[in-house]
Amino acid sequence: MRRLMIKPELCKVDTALGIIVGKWKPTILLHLLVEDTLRFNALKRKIPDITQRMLTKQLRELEEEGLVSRTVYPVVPPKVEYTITPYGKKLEPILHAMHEWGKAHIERKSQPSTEE
Amino acid sequence: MRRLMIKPELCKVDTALGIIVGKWKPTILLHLLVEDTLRFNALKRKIPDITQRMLTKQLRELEEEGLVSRTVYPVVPPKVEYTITPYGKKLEPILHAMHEWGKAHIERKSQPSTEE
DNA sequence: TAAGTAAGTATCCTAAAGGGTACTGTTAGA
DNA sequence: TCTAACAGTACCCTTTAGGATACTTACTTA
Repeated sequence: MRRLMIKPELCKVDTALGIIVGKWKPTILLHLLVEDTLRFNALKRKIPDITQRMLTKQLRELEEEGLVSRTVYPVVPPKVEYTITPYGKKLEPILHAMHEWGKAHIERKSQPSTEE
Repeated sequence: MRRLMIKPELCKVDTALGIIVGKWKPTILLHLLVEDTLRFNALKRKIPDITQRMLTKQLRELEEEGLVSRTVYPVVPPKVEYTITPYGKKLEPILHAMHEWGKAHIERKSQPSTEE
């Protein structure tokens, strides 16, 4: 039974998940955590399988929630930079913990003998 | 730029998300983290909006991943108990961190003056 | 003159997740 | 004799997320 938990009915895990879930959102955030600022096409090159449409959509949603900021330079051809906000950086420990858990999960599945 | 991160292309965040995402999975896990063991209908009563079909589905998926174990007692009417596994309990810190982040996110949205 | 670049939109389509409702079998209790 | 309890399944339908492809604009370089 252990250490007391949050009341499930008041829990905001779903709120957090609603914001970081999206086929490409964690990937985008991780790239921006590494590089801090990236242009649209630079991101696209780093995530080869994403389409332009999807990259735009996911970035717009991340911007909407304040995790990423978008700066347009009125030049031609266009220049648009995406930067992770200080607020977005607060997700880093969570992403890191999920990565570790996911890695352990994969290892566990590959050696089904593990009991625990 | 800060403290070095996981290489985005090797990151297992998506693996972890694939397992905890599901409309009712966090809620179910939280209830089981509080109570440790619950019968099917007890869970259903705790989550009034879920349908039987959905509860069954989500539980089966959690069982599949080893987060929850299912014990059937061959009595009538049926008795089936769902228990969180030690492995499932390892998600607690992550769920807790997401809850805290989600709560902060809601507060932040309600006071749009906050700059940071 | 033609092609390339950057950062997108517009349109249409598919797949996956989620949900409603009705049904099952066996027993205890009213 | 009828109803309720428990733990589901079967069947079908709607919503949402994700994706393929083509198009746009304005400028530069070959």
